[in-house]
Amino acid sequence: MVARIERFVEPALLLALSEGRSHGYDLAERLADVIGVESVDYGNLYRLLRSLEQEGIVTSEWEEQSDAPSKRQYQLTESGELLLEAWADALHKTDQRISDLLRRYRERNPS
Amino acid sequence: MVARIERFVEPALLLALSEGRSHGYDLAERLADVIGVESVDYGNLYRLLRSLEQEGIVTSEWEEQSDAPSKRQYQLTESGELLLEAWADALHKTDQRISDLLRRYRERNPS
DNA sequence: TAAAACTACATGTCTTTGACATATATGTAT
DNA sequence: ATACATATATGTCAAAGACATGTAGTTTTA
Repeated sequence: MVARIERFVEPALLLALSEGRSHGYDLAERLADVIGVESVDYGNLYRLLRSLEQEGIVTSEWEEQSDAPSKRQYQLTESGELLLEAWADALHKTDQRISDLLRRYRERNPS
Repeated sequence: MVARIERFVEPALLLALSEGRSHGYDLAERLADVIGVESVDYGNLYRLLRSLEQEGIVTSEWEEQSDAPSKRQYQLTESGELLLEAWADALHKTDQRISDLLRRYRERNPS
């Protein structure tokens, strides 16, 4: 059994980043909060950040720490802000489609 | 650019089937209507139906036509009805998460 | 009547997404 | 010494979907 819908990670990450630049390990927490889950997969998160960077959605720069591992700070670009807007539209439509589907489910006459 | 959320096909197909037994080619239309798209991919639909059958979610039987290609009629099982219920719960939660995310998006203070 | 379109089912292949495991390095707590 | 926390990263696998193609019969149309 599955019954889950994913593909929230990208828009949720963009939203998390739009609330302020940050690094991967910290973003994982914000992201989990935005999505409403306990935790997210670090491996996939870092890979997503790299691919977003290749597409110009985010930029990054290393920040040396004197007493801790270096952090790679990510920043949403202008293009990333636009993508987030596009995602908001898409999510709004998705929201309506899910509502429609659920309405149809409740009102159906099971055979 | 992408900005889309998928993974609706399975619950939508279960819903379409719960409205009455049917065959693949016809289900494609109902499905498109449920999801709110123009059309769905037949290849993936038939594959999904076969895998659902292997899991006991649907059953099928061939129906000979005298004047047309044979149709394979699919029928939701009891187990399929339960899965659809589980999907409805999951979709309801997803719906709320999307609403929460969109609210957070609108209320955010972009950096 | 030949070509095109429709009905109906199906496979092949590729990319993306996510799940899960593992690696590396530093610092702190027990 | 061991475990835990911070921080970034790669490897591998399965599932979902996009797109192309194949087969076969029926109906429409130019």
